[in-house]
Amino acid sequence: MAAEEFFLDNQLCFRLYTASRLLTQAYHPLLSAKGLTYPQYLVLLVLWEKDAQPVNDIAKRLMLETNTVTPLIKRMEAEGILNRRKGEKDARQMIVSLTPKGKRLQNELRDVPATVGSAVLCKEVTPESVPGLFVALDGIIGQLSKSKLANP
Amino acid sequence: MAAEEFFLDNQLCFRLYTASRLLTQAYHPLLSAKGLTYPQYLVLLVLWEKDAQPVNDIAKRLMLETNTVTPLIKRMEAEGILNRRKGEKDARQMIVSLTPKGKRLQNELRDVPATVGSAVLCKEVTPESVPGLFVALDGIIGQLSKSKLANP
DNA sequence: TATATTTGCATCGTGAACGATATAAACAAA
DNA sequence: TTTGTTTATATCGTTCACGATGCAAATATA
Repeated sequence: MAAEEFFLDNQLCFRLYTASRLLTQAYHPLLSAKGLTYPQYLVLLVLWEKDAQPVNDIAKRLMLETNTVTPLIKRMEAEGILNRRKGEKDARQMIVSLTPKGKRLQNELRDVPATVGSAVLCKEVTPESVPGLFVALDGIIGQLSKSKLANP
Repeated sequence: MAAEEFFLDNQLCFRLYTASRLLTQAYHPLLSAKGLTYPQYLVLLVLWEKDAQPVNDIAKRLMLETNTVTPLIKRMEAEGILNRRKGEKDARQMIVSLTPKGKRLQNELRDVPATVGSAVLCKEVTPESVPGLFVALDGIIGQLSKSKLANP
């Protein structure tokens, strides 16, 4: 029993899970000041890069299911951050576009990336070491999204 | 506009968030076969290390709030995986203990760590590179939990 | 000892995540 | 053209996460 594979401290997933939660919490005071959640902020990141996208493209970009993104976007629509309209070419699609308020938020939140970025810096995480961390995380993401495509 | 700080691909948090979700999904078929969720599995990891702990100790170990852990534990109690009893020394505490079923699960799930572990291995993530990844993630967790203690 | 504060747990409300399922539009095949 | 399949989105139910708040037991302070 008590095999070391089961030790919590040996678990990669628990570390990712905890780091993700804590870093999301670091965004919280900055985002809630503008009435946003972190997943809503992610949707804004996608739309700031390219406005007027169908729900499916946003979901794919964030690697989320549409049944997660749809209600999320509806809440943002209720807040006047974006609007949804039926696609003209394809009537099944819902095209999501930023409102002026949604566009203004990019400027109002301009300090968020640097603020959160500096909050994680420490002996073990430096501007020099972050690219290596990105490679590892991208490897995990690529590997797991691959096996997901294989068993859809 | 479109400042590169806002590019989704530059975001550490998004990578952690995605890697965490995908890796949790990799546990799903293995755990749901035994009627468990990933956070419930984490509670089992804690109790397998040391049985009969108060809710607060479990929550601290997982870096979760008690208002997350309490309902989670209650669901596990309803499944007959563990039981709760009032602390004798401190009547405020609820001591959580494994049932025989909860103890048996350790053996039934013995292949889970290796199965999930092998699922993430790839060019960028090797047995040799994982310790370095642990250091970085522990750095992030340590840094963020520190600043959390400062502003309670 | 009486009162105030802290601590441990629980309840409530909101917003994700996601599996399962539904619905309508687009497209393919018969 | 009719039928079948795929695609895009939405709905529903369950389980986290977590901020806010409540309550009772323990502890500190007056």
